Amino acid sequence: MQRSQTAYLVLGMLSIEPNRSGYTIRKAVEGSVNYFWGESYGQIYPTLKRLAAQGLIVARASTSATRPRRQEYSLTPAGHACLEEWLAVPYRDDRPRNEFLLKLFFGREAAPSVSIRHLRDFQEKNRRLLATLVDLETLARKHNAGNPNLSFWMLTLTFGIAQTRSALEWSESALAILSGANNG
Amino acid sequence: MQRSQTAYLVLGMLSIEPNRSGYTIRKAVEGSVNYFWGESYGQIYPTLKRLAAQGLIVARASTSATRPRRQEYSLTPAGHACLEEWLAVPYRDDRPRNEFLLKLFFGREAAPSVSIRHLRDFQEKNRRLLATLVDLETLARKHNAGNPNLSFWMLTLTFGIAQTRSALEWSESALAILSGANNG
DNA sequence: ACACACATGTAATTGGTTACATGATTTC
DNA sequence: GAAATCATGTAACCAATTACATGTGTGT
Repeated sequence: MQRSQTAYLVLGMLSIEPNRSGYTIRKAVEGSVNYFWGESYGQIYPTLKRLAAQGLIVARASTSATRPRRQEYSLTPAGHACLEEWLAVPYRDDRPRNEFLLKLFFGREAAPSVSIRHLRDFQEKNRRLLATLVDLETLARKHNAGNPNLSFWMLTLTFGIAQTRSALEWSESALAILSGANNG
Repeated sequence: MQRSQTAYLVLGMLSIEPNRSGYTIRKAVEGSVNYFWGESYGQIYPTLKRLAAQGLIVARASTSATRPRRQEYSLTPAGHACLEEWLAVPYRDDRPRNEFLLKLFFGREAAPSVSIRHLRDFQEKNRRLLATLVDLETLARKHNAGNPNLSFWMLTLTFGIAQTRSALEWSESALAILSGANNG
């Protein structure tokens, strides 16, 4: 049976740590895979219900007295098997969509200042991203010593850092070229 | 009025070269922006009809005797204005989705050979992509000398090449780490 | 004769976003 | 008392993919 990518994200997140709710899954996404994988609540909550109906995860109310309305989920053996099955099949290439590059590609139709502004935005975003990722690297190492997932998390992190650094280097030379053509 | 991203891709492609059909737009995408922007016929054809109905492009049957059924479109002044307007607004960040990285992130749930296979696939794809982009760079320079779009196209190309090279470098070290952990 | 590239389109479905709706708890 | 965070969900909408359907022209 084919499932949405969101379903596997949820299964994977529950495999790392059981007893997570929709809310904490979203938070976990934000603090880990966010720079290469986005998810919204509107997708997570229905997916949790669907996976529970299919027997891949089980729900139970949280035991906390202070936050009683929280629904926590955990993987069933079937859920874990489903995750492993998915992991083993070749990854699919998600359709690329980079509006920044598209606007740059059509840059000649606008004033040079337009493309320069996009480039500065891009640079700013990537600087912030790099700072976030470097922080995350430090935190991840600190809080997950001995965690068997750590080496995999580090691989995705070093990928993100390398890509971001390369993007920043490129943006410097791109800005030099565009600024030169604009007023040099 | 907000339009789909596909609409702007179409307007942009027609701004570069008028008298293009759905088919040739798709081909142009394949030979230029494909590595950062995907489009399917199922999206392009309806978009052309919609844009024509809105007066942003005009259709006319191709004059070629050999291919009479081809519908060719060109920008109207309104269409060009619409493109410029879009170019001037800040680019939006498309939701990232990288299934390769997601499988790697959850790699600990599968046998090490699974992640190694994904990494090799990734490497192979990036090698092919790099070759394509480098070829494209040569071709673009050769066939577009003096084309005022060239510098913008080159910027997107050098970005793609830099990112791909960085991905390949990373994949080498990632494979070394995983292979070492697997059988070292 | 066959295969491939040219060429255009539609329909069903899915996947996902966004806005909306609600309310408890914690912190200042 | 207000604001922020915790927490869960639904409904409307839209963007896009995929499969389907059809037919011509060209080259081998």
